[in-house]
Amino acid sequence: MVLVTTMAVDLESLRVLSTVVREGSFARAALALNKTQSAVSYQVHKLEQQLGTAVFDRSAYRAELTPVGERILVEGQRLLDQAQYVSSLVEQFAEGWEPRLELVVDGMLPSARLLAVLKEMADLNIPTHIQLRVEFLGGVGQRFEQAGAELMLTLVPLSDTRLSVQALADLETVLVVAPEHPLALAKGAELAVLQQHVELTVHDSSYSKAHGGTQTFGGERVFYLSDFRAKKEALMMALGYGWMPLDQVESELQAGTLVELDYLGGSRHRYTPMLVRRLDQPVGRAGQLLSEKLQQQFGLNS
Amino acid sequence: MVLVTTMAVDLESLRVLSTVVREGSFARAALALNKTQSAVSYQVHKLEQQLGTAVFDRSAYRAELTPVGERILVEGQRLLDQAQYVSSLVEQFAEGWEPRLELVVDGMLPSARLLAVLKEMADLNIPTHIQLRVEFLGGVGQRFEQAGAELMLTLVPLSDTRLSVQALADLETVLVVAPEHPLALAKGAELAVLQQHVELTVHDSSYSKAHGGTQTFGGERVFYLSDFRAKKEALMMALGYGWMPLDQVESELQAGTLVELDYLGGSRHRYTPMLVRRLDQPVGRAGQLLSEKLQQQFGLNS
DNA sequence: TTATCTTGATCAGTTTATTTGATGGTGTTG
DNA sequence: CAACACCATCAAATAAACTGATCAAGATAA
Repeated sequence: MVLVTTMAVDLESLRVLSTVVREGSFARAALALNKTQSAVSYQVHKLEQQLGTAVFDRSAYRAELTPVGERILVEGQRLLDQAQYVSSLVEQFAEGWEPRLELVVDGMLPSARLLAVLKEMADLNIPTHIQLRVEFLGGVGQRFEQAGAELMLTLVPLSDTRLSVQALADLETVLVVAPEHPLALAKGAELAVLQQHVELTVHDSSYSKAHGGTQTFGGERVFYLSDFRAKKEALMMALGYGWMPLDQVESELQAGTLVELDYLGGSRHRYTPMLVRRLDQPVGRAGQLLSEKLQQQFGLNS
Repeated sequence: MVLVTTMAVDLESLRVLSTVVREGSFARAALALNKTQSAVSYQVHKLEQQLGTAVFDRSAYRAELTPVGERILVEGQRLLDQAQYVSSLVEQFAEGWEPRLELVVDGMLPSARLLAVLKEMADLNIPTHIQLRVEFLGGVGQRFEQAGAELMLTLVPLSDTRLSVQALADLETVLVVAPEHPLALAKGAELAVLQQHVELTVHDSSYSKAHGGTQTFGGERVFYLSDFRAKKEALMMALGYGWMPLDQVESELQAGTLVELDYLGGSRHRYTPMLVRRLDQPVGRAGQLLSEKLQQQFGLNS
C-alpha cells in the first residue's frame, strides 16, 4: 500500500484537541462536547495519526501537550476561528449583506472624498467585498452595464427607466495651461486660437463613437492621456492645454504652476455627478449604506 | 428537533467545492478526487445544508456559483491553505525544526545586530516560532534557567558543566554624562567624586542579591531605569551619569549631546558576550541556524 | 496502607456518515 | 435526432465515528 497521504487535518479533531486543552482532561472535554471519553480518545488518536506525530505526552498521569502539540493547538485554533468566520459570513449574507458590491466611478470625481467614503465602509467591518472601478466619461456607464456593477457615479446623463438616478452636488472643471505655455498669455482666446494648440484629454474608455460634443472640443491636435494624474503632469510640462477637475488643480493654481486659461467660451464648466443604481435589482445593506455615505460626502444637488 | 447547529463547515466539502470550480463540473471533479459523481453531489449538498444557503445555481445546464458561493469559495480556499499549512508544519517538525525556540539576551547588546539576525531568520520562512526575551545582567541567566530557554546571550560568566559556552567578540561600554552636568567638566575624577552624584543604572531583573561588584559601583545615590532607552533619555536630561553600551551612544558622543566622563578608574569597560546553550538538550535546526548567525553577526572572540 | 477516585487506552458492537452504482430528467452538440 | 454531458436521487454497501464496558496505573484521602 503506497502511503501518499494528503495529510488532511480535520476540523473536528482540532475542535476536540482545543477542548481537551481547555478543559484539562479527556473526560471533561467529553462532557463539554457531549461525547463519551472514548470518542474523545478516538479523535485525539485520529489527529495524531493524521499528523504522524504525538500531540499529547501520556507518560505522566495527566496527558500533557508535546511541544509540537502546542504549536498544532495554536495553529489549529486559528483554523477554527477562520472556519467560524466562514460560517458567520453566510449568516450575514442571509441578513441582507451582499457578498460583493461593485462601484464604478468617473475618474474626474475627487478621489479624496471617494476614499474617505470607502475608508468609512471598511471601518465598519462589513462582510461585503467592495470593488471600486475607475473609468472615464462614457466608460463609466459602459462598465456599469457590462460588468453588472451595482452602483455608479457618472457624469454622463442617461435615460433608462430601469435605473434610479440621484443627482449630486455639481463639480467644477477649469481650463488650464502651464504658465510658460504660449496660451497662458492669450487674453480672451477664441476657439480658433485654441485649435492651433495641442489639447490634452483623458481617453474615454468607452468605444461608443458619438457622444455629446461637450466632452472634447476644438480638437485638431488632441493628445490622449490615461487618467487625470498623467494629464496633470503633461499639463505642467506645457505639453498642451486642457480641462481639469477644479479640486485636482487648486493647489497648482494657487502656486502658479498652472494658470487658468482666459477663454471666451468660458474657462469653467460644471458637471453634475449622478449616483445610479438599478431598479430591477434589490439593494443590499452595503449598497444602501454606500449610497447614503456617497450622498452625504458629495452633497445633494441644490 | 431543536436546530442549534454550530454551523460547522467541514474541510472535505470545501475541498470538493474548490475542485468542482477548478474542474468545471461535478463529474470531472469526481474524477479528479477519485470519487463518484454522486459523492461529489452529496458533499456539495451537505455544504449547502451546513451553510443554509445555495452555493451553486443549477438552473442552467452547468452549475454556476452563486454570489454567496463565490465568496465561500474564496474564504474556503484560504481555510484549506491554512489547513495545508498546519500539516506541513508537522512535516517540518519531523525534519528537525523545533516548534519553538527561545532566546534570552542581555539588553546591553546592540539591538540592531540582534534584529538583523532575527530578520534574516524570519526571511528564511522557518516553521519555528522564535521568542526573544530581553533581560539585564543576572536576569538573563535566571530567565534562561527558569523559562527553559534554548539559547542565551549573556555577559555574566557562569560555570555549569551542562552548558556549552561560546565567547563572542567583546563589547565596549563607556561612562557618559550630559555636557551640562557638573561632572562633564571634571578632569581625572576619582571614585569619591562620582559618589557625590547620582548614578543611573539599568535595573538588574534578577532577584539574586549578590553579584560581581563591577556591575554597579560608586552607588550612594543610584537611580534605576528599566532599560537602556530610558537610561539614555535620563542621561541626556542630565539626571546623572552612567555606563552605556558604546554603540548606543556613538551618535550622541559625536554630536556632543553626551560626553565621555574622564574617570581615573577608566571610562571604558569591556564585556564579553557569551552564547550559551544546554548540552543535555539536542539543538534543533532553527537553534543551530540562529547560533551560527549570531556568531557571524557578533563575531568570535579573538 | 488500603479503599476509592481519576486518567486515559482499548475493544466489540452499534449508530451514523459517506460512497457506490444504477437510473432518470434535462440541456447541448454535431 | 442520436449521442453525450450535466446533475439529482435512491437503495444498498462500506467506512467512519461513537458507545458502553473494562482495564491498568497514578492520585487521593482516610
